[in-house]
Amino acid sequence: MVKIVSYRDLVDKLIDIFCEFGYDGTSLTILSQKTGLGRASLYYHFPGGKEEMANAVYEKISRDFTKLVLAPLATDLNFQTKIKNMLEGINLFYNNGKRSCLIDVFAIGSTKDIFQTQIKNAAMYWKDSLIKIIEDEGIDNARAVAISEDIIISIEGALIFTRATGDYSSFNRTLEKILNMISVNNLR
Amino acid sequence: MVKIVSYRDLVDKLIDIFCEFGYDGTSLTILSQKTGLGRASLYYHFPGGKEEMANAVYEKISRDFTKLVLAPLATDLNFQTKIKNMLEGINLFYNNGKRSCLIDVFAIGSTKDIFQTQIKNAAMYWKDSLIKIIEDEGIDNARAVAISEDIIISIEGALIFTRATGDYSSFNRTLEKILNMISVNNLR
DNA sequence: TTTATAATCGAACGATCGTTCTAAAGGTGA
DNA sequence: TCACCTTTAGAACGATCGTTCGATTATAAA
Repeated sequence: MVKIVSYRDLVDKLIDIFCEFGYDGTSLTILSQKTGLGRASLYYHFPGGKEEMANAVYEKISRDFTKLVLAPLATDLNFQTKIKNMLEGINLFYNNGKRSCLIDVFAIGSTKDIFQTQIKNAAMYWKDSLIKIIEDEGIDNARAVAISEDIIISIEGALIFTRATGDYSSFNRTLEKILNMISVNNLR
Repeated sequence: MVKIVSYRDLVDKLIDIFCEFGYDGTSLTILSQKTGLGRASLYYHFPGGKEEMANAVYEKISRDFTKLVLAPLATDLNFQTKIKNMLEGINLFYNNGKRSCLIDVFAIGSTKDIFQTQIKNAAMYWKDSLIKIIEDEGIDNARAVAISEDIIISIEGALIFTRATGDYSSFNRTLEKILNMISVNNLR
């Protein structure tokens, strides 16, 4: 187990724990055992308790997603490179498909109502970013919308399928499929 | 609210409840309120308690999935019809994308270890069924595998995307996209 | 109506939940 | 060494958890 020596390490550990047990399934006993910190020590770092831990986790995830997935789409590089960089960011963000629960943790149970809007906005922003750079390649809006949805849906679906089957190779295969699909010739 | 008058109605109601709150997020208090039955009455129908309720829910879902999604693939109808019937079954099973949590409920939290194997087997069986009928159309194995995974991944991804955005129309669009993709001309 | 079974219910159980309290150990600069 | 602040921890809180109990009501056959 990785020793926790900083606040950042602690939040990273919380991500793993919430992913494994879900928010409602994660008790303070589990949190204390898995982090190696006493219950009161956790409240020292997160006075707001379990909900503040979830917030810290969500914010960390949100920042990572922006940096790894969204930022590559907002560069001045050429189209194929932007998509390629985004897919590499996806691979990092989801740890080769092994971290397939990041949305589900917040989209189910007690945390659902809290993060619903933020998750929706993130999904819409991702989709709109894709639409924009595809339209910049001269593709009409309707087709750009369809392609953008298809990319996101393929990635999300690959995560679910990978988790269900335990076959992590299908995640990488899907990312490569997307990369192959995204050539200007194939777009039109 | 639909009045519960039979055991079948009760299990259907349990499905909705577990989908809304997740397994760990569903308390006996919630179950009692949402079903209109007292706590002890629930234990009359499910002596094994909450875990037996989850089992009953999983078995019902499993039977529905087999009947609506898998069975159409095992008929003697032509290829396109089989896929079309499967997609209509998917639409019924997931209630036009509105019931997008059926896997997540059992794949996360306390129930994860219990149903992990069954979910994996179901996913593999679905995939193998698709591979078989695609190969019967004269497609080589490697391509049949890729197409089968693509179909399942698109459906699962559309469910996640639909839940995240709240845009149910994208679910139907994805099903139609699959149907259009599945023509013998497009397969090769 | 009587009888037997099916189905209901609120109250209460021990266990665990998230949280708070009080206090001590560790580290740093004077 | 001292004082000060950070960080730790175990014990205990009230609330809620899943579960069980004892007893009442509904249903239907005799």
